[in-house]
Amino acid sequence: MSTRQRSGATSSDVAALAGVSQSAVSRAFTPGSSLAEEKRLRIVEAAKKLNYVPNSIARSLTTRRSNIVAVILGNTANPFYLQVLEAFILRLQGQGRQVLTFTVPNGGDSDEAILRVLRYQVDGVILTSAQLSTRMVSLCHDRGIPVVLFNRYIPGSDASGVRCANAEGGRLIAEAFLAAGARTFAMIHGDPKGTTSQDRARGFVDKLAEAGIARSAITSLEGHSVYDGAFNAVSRHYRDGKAKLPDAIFGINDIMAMGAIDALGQRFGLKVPDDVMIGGFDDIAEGRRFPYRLTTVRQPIDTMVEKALDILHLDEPLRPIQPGIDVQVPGRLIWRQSIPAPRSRTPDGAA
Amino acid sequence: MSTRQRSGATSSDVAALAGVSQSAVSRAFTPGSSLAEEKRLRIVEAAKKLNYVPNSIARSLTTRRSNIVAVILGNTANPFYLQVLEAFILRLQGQGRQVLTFTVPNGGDSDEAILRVLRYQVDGVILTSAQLSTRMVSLCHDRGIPVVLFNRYIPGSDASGVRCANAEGGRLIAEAFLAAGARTFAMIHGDPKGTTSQDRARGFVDKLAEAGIARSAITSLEGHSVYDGAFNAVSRHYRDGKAKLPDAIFGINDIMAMGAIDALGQRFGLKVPDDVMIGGFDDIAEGRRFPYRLTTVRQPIDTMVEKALDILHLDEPLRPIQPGIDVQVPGRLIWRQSIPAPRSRTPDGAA
DNA sequence: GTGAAAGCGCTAACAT
DNA sequence: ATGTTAGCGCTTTCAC
Repeated sequence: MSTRQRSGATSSDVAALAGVSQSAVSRAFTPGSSLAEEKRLRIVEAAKKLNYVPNSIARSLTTRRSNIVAVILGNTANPFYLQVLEAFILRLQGQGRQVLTFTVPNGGDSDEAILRVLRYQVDGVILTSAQLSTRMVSLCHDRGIPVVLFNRYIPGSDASGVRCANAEGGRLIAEAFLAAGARTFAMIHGDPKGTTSQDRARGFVDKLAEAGIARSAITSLEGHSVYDGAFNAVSRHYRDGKAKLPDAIFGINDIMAMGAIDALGQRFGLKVPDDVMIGGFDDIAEGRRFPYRLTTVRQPIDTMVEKALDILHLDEPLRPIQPGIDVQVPGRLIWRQSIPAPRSRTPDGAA
Repeated sequence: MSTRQRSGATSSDVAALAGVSQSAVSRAFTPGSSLAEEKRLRIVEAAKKLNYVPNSIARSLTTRRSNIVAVILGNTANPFYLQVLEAFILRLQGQGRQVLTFTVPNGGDSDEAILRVLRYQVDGVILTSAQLSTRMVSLCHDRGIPVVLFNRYIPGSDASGVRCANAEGGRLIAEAFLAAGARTFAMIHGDPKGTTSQDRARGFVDKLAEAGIARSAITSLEGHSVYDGAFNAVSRHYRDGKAKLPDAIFGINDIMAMGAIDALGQRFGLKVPDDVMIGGFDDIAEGRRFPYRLTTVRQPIDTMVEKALDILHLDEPLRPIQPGIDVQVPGRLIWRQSIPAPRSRTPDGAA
């Protein structure tokens, strides 16, 4: 039956009860500030009695640091980015920081989200799988808020970012297909404007070209980064023998590779890898499992998250923001059963 | 090359440029406050010129409202709760509110998260699939911060909550199994301390009892709410014909039902529903798809999210917190292929 | 309708 | 080591 007015005890209340100054209370809750141990104890006790909790909002106002980091998510339909979100939350929580989470519609831009973020004086912004105008990046940087792009980059912008070595990853899948004897190919693209999809496709095509595969032997399908998109694209394109089935299909991400597998199986009764081989990208949990057992390129989420936070350097707020950092982390090919492994490889890609 | 010091223009800067008082600027950005239109325009223009963005932190300090809502997530391994998170974010974003996201280890309690939340003067707390001590609930309520539990309740606490009618859902699955002719059963439990799992199991067992099924004809397995848990439990329990296979298995949530299906298929070459029928709960996207095509109880996420926000009544902060509200939203049985449908039903549960 | 002034709860010099 | 003081950027009476 409590009313929504009261806001709990303040440091002054605690100070009064403990018989010290208000700043002493502040110090008692600021690690590393000088305060007699005896006094600190008395304060902590008084605080406990009053259920005092320091007000971070007030603190932020003076320190200009909120201990809040914004994470902006595009494409929440891809479990990979949810995994990424979780990794950020876990890490940041461990550092005593909070995560303000935003989502933007798939393919939409995050400018509006950024504007809201700015109001909250966040200490940093992480942008995942979403577009961002360079103007917004400057807006953040001008205020001393570092921005880091996750698996994305804006050519010609001074936004920093970390990403998987997507082109190289695309090459890895191409190599795997070639090693398994494939000669005709299809690939299912994600967001056509997204650099991630483009880079993976480019690496894939380049490697194939080096092996003497003509571009005309590679069909392009649009899957829009989602399961249904890939499912439908495959269903439509190969319906009634309308188009000849390739030896191998590269899903630019796992969720689309899964959609492709299901379309093949459900629509045409085709088995992977016996009838068609499939490669993916990301290594999401769903793809690791039976019945998919996807051969894929694993993105090392933890490493990428760590590097992203390094770029933010939240612990040294005074260090100037370094523009234009572009960290690439190599992916690793994980052999499972959606591509027949050459004899020299063992399943599950043990190193 | 910007430094991390500067914080952007303040309302005073804007006021100076526009030749008005600082409070006028404040009013210009507060909908519904009285200000001459001509003046407002001048202010907005000046603001734009300075890239002024109101500081919500400062605003919160005076208004005691942050426009931030905390969402605490347990069990992020279950895609269902990620979907719930997304639903909350979308809705709250639409109201101009931000979401502070926390995760707590599966089965752990959220008391620490709550303590952090209190510092930020959040306007409300949503707790999903995690434990919470009643002491923390009072702490929040004493400060006027409403708490709502999502799919969970704390018996004897005055925390409010919304949940799916879990027991009734369990009954629905039992009915489906019975209609399909099953006479022996297993169920895979989730978090044994969680009310959600308990309620679903109870409803399931009760309905079966009414149909004359002895409790001894129902095997209990522990799946710990996760895919692997269910996969392993099924693999172990039925290994080498150690135990006799039941006619039907109820996965207390979809992700475990999926684990069970895969264990059956991969370990024992068993087909669903031909050899064993399987029922789930939640209706997550992954379970809807081929090859699972899970018959399950759909939780109406949007309705539940809406009711949860109603309980928070964020728009009327002065209205006292109503303790002990317990909203139950009925689930709906969705027929797919993991339970053979009686003739009178059509697949995909068209109403 | 509009400005002046008093805080919101805290931190950070600055004294002592 | 500790108290005093001056803000942080905003909202909100209170006069006018």
